[in-house]
Amino acid sequence: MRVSELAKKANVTSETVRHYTREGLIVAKRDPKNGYQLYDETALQRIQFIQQARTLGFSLKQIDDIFQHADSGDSPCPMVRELLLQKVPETKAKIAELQAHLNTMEAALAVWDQMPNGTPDGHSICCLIEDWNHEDDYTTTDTKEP
Amino acid sequence: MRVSELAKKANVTSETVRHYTREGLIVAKRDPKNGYQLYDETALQRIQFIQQARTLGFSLKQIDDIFQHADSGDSPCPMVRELLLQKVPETKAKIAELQAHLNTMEAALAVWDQMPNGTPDGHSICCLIEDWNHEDDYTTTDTKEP
DNA sequence: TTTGACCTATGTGTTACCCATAGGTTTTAT
DNA sequence: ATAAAACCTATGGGTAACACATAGGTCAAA
Repeated sequence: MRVSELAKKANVTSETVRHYTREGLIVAKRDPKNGYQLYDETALQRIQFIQQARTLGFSLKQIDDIFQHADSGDSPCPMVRELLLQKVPETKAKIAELQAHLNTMEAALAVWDQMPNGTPDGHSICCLIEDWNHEDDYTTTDTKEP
Repeated sequence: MRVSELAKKANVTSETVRHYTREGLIVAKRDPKNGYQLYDETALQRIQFIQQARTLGFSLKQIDDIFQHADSGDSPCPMVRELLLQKVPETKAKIAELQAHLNTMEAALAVWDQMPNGTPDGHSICCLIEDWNHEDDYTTTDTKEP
């Protein structure tokens, strides 16, 4: 099949298919008549794999490494396992971070609703952010020199 | 103060300070003697604001917009409020997505541990990913033509 | 005075694509 | 049969938020 057919089947854009091809993540034969790229089912499977791995947070580079292993006959499983073991705490950390930000934002919006009138008095930058700065938990202890 | 002093106080790299300066997010005077960039406390406050806003998921462009509002005397608060109202559902969606991936990964690792011997038999690409493909919840309904 | 630490501007690399251009090909409609 | 629509090619540039390298000017201390 050609680019756009593969793209449709894999639910990605043709440009993405070409990108993966350029990067060597999928391979194509050439139609000798016109030079068009020709893909088989393997390419489709690989793209689906890539999409799965991408949503799990793997980079194209890492995915390529996995393919290299697989193509050279090694089982990529131990490698994927290691990558997953890395990724799990990273993901947990990201979730915690996002959740914290979400809390902050919702708190900010709540505070806003409680304000006497919609617009607070003239702050230098912005009321909310200034408040956030007060609950500053960064390592700014070395901020002032004696 | 100069670049590196500001960077240290704001807990960012000098390169980041220069980047923000180039982008106009913070302003600097020039030391007429040597052309060095000279910053004041406002720049520090702005960088701290930027860091806060960045962790909340705002882009530099949006942050710049906020500054533009503030600098032109308008209260940026209503704007920030709108941005927050946008950002909250986005953040929730991201959290849900990450959580789903986390579940998948942990499930995969659990399955792995239960496997008879560490290395599964020769799959075409990878045992785990193949399993994930089975529980395929993507819109691949149009994948096969009749 | 020379080393080391700092500063400058400019340009390139990163990630995973998207978009534009210019031009060849294939399919479809008239 | 032919022309228009739809598809393909390669190339090059753009995105976000910096990091890093280069080449060279400046300044503090030894």
